[in-house]
Amino acid sequence: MQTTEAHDPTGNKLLASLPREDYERILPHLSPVAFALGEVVYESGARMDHIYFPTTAIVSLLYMMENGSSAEMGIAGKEGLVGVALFMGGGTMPNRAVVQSAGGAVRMRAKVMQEEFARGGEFQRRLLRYTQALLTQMSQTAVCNRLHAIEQQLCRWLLLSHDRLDTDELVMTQELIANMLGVRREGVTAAAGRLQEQGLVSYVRGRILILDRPGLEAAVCECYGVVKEEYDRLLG
Amino acid sequence: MQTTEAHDPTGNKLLASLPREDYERILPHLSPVAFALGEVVYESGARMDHIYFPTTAIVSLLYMMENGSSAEMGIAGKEGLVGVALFMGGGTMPNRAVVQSAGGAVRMRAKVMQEEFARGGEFQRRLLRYTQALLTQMSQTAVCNRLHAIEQQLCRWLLLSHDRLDTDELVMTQELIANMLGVRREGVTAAAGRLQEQGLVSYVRGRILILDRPGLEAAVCECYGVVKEEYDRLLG
DNA sequence: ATCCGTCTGTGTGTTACCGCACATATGATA
DNA sequence: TATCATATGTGCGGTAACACACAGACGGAT
Repeated sequence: MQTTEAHDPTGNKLLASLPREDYERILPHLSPVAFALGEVVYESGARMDHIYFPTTAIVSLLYMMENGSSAEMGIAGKEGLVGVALFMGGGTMPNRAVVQSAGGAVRMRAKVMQEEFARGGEFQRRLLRYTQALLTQMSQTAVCNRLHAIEQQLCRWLLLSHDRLDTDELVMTQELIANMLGVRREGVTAAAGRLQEQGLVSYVRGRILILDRPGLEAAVCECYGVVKEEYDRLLG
Repeated sequence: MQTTEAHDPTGNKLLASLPREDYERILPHLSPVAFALGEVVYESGARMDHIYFPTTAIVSLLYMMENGSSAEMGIAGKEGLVGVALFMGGGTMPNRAVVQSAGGAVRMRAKVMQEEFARGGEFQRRLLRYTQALLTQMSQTAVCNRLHAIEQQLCRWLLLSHDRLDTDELVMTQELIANMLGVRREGVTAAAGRLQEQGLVSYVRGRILILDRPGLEAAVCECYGVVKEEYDRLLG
C-alpha cells in the first residue's frame, strides 16, 4: 500500500493547511494508523480515545437502524477528520464510522487535541470550519434523500468518493454501495448499469472505474455542487 | 401575543442555562424581536448581522431546490439558536431560515457574540454542544428521509414542533407541512387523515391539535427518539 | 483444472408516492 | 347572509423503488 503517503500527516489537507508553527507543535502528537476496508473506526454512542485525520483512507458515517438497514449521512477523507464530537463537547455521536476505502490516517489523543483546541487558535478555527462543512454535507444528504433518484445519488456518492481518492478506481461492491445509500442492491445494479451504458463508469466485481468525470458531474444533482462549493469555500 | 414571555431572554433555554455571571454579561447585548409566520430570518448564502435565540418562535432550516421545491433539514426553537455559521466561522449557510411558528426571539450582534465566543467559556461550550445536537438532527433527517414513510415523518415533525411550543395547537396548513417535509400536499392530507382516524390529532383549516402525544410517540419512527435523547443529553 | 463463494444481472408482482384534475369545506370579509 | 379565496378530500393513471427468487459470471482456493 501507499506507505509513505499514508503515514505523512500532510497527506491530510486539514493538517497541511495549518500555519507552520501550529503544525509543528501538533506533529509530535500524531501517530499513523492503517485502516482496512470495513473496519469500524467508532461505534454508535461509544466514547472515542482519538481523533482521526485520514490521509488516504475514506470513512463513512452511517446510521444503523434498529431493523438492521443502514444509511450514510456523511463521509470524511483527507480533507477532514473523524470525531467531531470530541471537540464539540458531546463526546459521542449516535452513528457508526466505517472504513469505506482502505488506507491510512494519523491520529491524536483526545485529551491532547482538546487542549490544543482550547488554545483558540488556528487549529480550533479549522476544526470548526470543517464541522460547518460537514453540517452542510449532512443536511444536503437529507435533501438529496428526499428529492432525488437513486441514479443521481449514486453519481453524487461516486464523485464525493473520487474527490477523496488519488485514483480513478473505487474498490467497492454494489452491495456495500447499497448499504451506504440506504437502497436495495438491485437498485444500485440498475443505476450503475445505466451509468455504464452512458460510458461514465465501468465496473467489474467490486471495482468501479471512473471513466468520464465531467460526464458524471453533468449527470449529478445540484446537491453535489452545493456541498463541493461549501467545502472549497470553508477549507480551500 | 405572549408579550412578556416572548421578550424575556430566559424564555430561551440555552441562554437560561448559562451561569449567572455569563448570563448577566450577555444580557445587555440582547434585544427582542418579533417574528411573523413565514418571515425569512436569513436567506441562503446571505451574511447575517445577528444570531437569534428564539423564545417562543420556531424557525425551520430549509433548502430551496433550483426547481422551486424545498425540504427541511432542521428546526430550531427555544432550546437553541439560529445562525451557527456565525461562530463556526463560515459566516453563511446554503439554506434559508423561515419562521414556522410566529413568536419572539432575542438577538445579539454578530461581532459581540463572536467576542463572547472567543472567551472560550461556558457560552462557547453551550453553543458548540447545541451545534452538535443540530448535527444529529440533520443527519437523522437524512436517514428518515431515506428509509421512512410520510406518516412516520409527519409524526416526527409534529413531535419536534410540539416540543418547542407551549401549546398543543400548531398553526400550520398541510400545504406548508408538505413543503417542509418535501412531499406533496396530498400526501400530507392522507397521512394526517390516518392520524386523525387514530385519534392522535385533530385539525381544521390550518390548525392542528395534538390530542394524544403518547400515541404519536408510539407511531413515530426511531428517528425522533434518537434526536430527542441527543438534545437532552447535550443540552439538558 | 475444478470447485465454490461471492458478485452481478434479470424477471415478477407489489407498494408508496407522484402529478394532475376537480370536488367540497371553511371562515374571513363585504 | 352571500361571496370568495384558501384549505382540504378524493380519484386516477404513472413511475420509482421495493421484496423475493433465481440465473449467470467471475475469480481465488484446493
